[in-house]
Order: sequence, then structure tokens, then C-alpha cells
Amino acid sequence: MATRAGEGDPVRGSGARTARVRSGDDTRVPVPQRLMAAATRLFAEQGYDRTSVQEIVEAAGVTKGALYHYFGSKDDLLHEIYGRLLRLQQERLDLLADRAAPVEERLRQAAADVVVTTIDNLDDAMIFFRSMHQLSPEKQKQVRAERRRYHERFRALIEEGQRSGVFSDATPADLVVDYHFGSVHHLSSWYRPGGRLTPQAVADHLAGLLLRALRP
Amino acid sequence: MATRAGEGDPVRGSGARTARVRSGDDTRVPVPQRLMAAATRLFAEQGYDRTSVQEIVEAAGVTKGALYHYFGSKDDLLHEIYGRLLRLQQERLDLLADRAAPVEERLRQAAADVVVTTIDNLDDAMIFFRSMHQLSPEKQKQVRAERRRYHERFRALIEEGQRSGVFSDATPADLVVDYHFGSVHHLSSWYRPGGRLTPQAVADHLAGLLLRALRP
DNA sequence: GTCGGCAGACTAACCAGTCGGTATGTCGTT
DNA sequence: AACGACATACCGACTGGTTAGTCTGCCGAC
Repeated sequence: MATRAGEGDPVRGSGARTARVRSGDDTRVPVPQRLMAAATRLFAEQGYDRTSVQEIVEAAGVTKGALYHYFGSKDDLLHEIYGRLLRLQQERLDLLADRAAPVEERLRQAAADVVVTTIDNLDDAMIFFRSMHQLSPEKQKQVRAERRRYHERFRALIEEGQRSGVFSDATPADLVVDYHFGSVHHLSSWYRPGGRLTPQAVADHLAGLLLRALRP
Repeated sequence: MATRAGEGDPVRGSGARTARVRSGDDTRVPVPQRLMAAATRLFAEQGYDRTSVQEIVEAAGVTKGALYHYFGSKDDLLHEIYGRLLRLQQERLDLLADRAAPVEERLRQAAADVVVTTIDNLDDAMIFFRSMHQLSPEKQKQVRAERRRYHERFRALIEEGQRSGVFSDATPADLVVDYHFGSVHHLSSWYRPGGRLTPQAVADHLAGLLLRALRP
């Protein structure tokens, strides 16, 4: 049921450090992480339902026994991928939002930051918005709760600016949040690494659009 | 291979009009449409891969024989659902964009219109952005081409306004298009019918945000 | 000498699509 | 106005293949 992977910092790898140089394919990176990496790539390429557990373990150079030793289910793997991205973005947002700077600057940086981290983890982001609904209901509920927390922090920034008059309040803050995050989720369906614009350039543009839309 | 359903106006129902008052469940609506309706609901609820052909035919009150009589494959059903929404939206955009009115008015109406028609067909829209990538490669290519045509028409409006100076050209037009359509695709993951805002109110707000972001 | 870490065969379910068959309707011919 | 020939619309059993998850047991480290 519950995942047994990711206890604490995933880099530590806990007891799995014994995974040694095995003849096979990859390297000496611990098995749980090899599994996560393989799953992430395959889920992004083919979708969750179309990726068999067999494919994942083959790509990771292990067998089913190993996968079910570290993860409770295929579902669990998906949940971990979400958690990884969500934790990263939440942490960065908290940092940025607490800074001592004018709201418009904090919002601009926060808005640009999600874009950059989303592009930096495009596979995770793609899996997130395409496959979230195939999680088990309980895990889905949990993910949604975490996502909501993120949105609320973001919304608070907008409301702060609206109260102090630096942002227009023509549009309710929650709608503005959904507007912006819509475009963020959509990134994985049009942004291609190595394209015309760098991640930072895209982020600056999207943050610019948001801020301009909020001008009083 | 090719679908045999929807030859001409779907309401006509062609030879399927012989589908008579059968004992069974539903009504006297033609079989192909019953199948489409059942598939749309089930795909939206459970996802494409998790919906079996057996479930669809049971929900429609027919059998597999009937489904494969009208559709070439399960895949075809999905393709038809996309086609239905795409044709509707393209038609409306063409109409609006050709009107004799200032660009900003035409863009505002077009931007609001996609939102309204997306909300009116929220199941189709959800299926679209969640399951498009499980179509066969050829069908996917076709859908993408049609979608691109839509985006290009929309982008042309923005570029027109940028050239004539009524819109800021701080952000490239194609990015603005992706920004807006991101939020449109995202609608199905947060908008709930019967919520606080009517579809038209949401549409007006989102169009307002777009237009304000484009103010010079 | 035992315990975590893993191998790999096995199970029980499902599922898309096929195919031979039936019932009903249409149409040209006589 | 009766008949045969052909087409459409559908039924439902069947096939070949796939899948998530389980379980027994080996093996090297401490």
C-alpha cells in the first residue's frame, strides 16, 4: 500500500546503496532511483496506462521483484513522481513569497519561477497533467490538496497586491491563478527544449503577460 | 480504417434510422450517436485506456458487433469526438474573425467564445487534452494539423492588432496564443458547472485578462 | 545463520478486434 | 404481387495476446 521508497532524501538511497556495479546496463545509482528515472521517461513517452511494469523494470535493469520490493504498486511510482515536482515547486514558492520586496516583484519572480522549474522538469510536468487522474482516489485527493496549498500561496500574493492597489481587482484572484497555471500546465504540450526561446525567456514573457494583465 | 459513421449530418443518421424502438434501454436515437454519447461520458469519467469497448456498448445498449459496424476501431471513436469539437470551434472562430469590427473587439469575442464553447462541451475538451496522445500517430498528426490551423487564425488576429498598434508587441504573438489556450485547456480541471461563475462570466474574465495583457 | 535485496516463474483477470450467422428491408423482374 | 438476390444492421462467442501483482527461494553481507 504505502510506498517504501523516498524515505527522507532520495539521494541518500538508504539501504539500497548496496546495489553495486552489476554487469548489466546502467551505473551504480541506487535501484529505486533507477526505477523512478525509467518510469518517468516511459510514462512521459507512452503514458501511464500504456507502460507496463515489465518495461519499466527492463529499462532500469532489474526485475519485478525489485520494483515491488521498493514500491507498493505501479500507482505508487506515479505518486512519487508528482511528489518530487510538487515539493520542489512549493519550496521555491515559499522562499520567494517570503522575501522582502514589493509584491509586484515577488509575484513576477514566482510566476517566472514555476515556468522555469516546469520546463526543467518537463517530463514530470507532462505526466502530472496527463496522468494525475489515473491515480487511486486517495492518492489523487492528497495530490490535489498539495496542489491547492500551492495555488493558495500564489493567490495570496495576488490578493495582497489587489488590496494595496498595485494590481487591478477587475478579475477575482483565483481566476487569475487558474489563468496563469493553465498556461504553465500547457507548457509541456508546446515547449520543446532547444527551441527558439530559452526557458528563462519564456518565463519572463509569461510572467510579463501576467503582470501586464494585472496592471490597474 | 476509416470511420463509416458521421457520413454527412450526424442527425440524419442515414440507414441507421431503421434502429427501431427496441425493447432495451435507451430511446430511438440512432445507434452511432448513442455510441458516441456513451463513449464520451465514459472516456471523460475513466479515461480512454481504462474504458473497455464492452463498457461502451453496454452503456449504449448494443453489442460489439454494432460498434465495429459503424466505427473502424476504438481509436476512431476518440477521433470523432475530437473532430466534433474542433469543427465547432473552428467554424465559430472563422465567423467571428471575419466580422467587420475593430481587432480588439474581434479578439475579445473570439477569446471569450472558445471559453464558452469549451465549457459547453467540457467532457469533449477534457478528453481532448487528456487523451489526444493515445490516438494512433496518423490520426494524432491530423488532429494536430487542424488544431494548428485554429491557432494560426487566432494568432493572425493578435498580429493584426500588434501591427496596427492597438496591442503591445512586447510578447511574440504565438506565445500569447499558447498562454491563452493553456488556460482554455485547463478549464476542464477546475471549472465545475453550477459553480460560482456562469460560463459567460468566466469567458468575459479570461478574455479581459488577455486583452489587458495586450494593452500597449 | 539470518536478513535485506532481489530474481523470475506463475496466476487470474482482461481486452480489442474477428467472424460466422441471423433478421429485416429494398429492388428489379416477371 | 410474388419471388429471388443482395445489402444493411446487428448479435455474441471466440481468439490471441497482455497485464499487475504474488510468491517462493537464492545469495551475499554482517
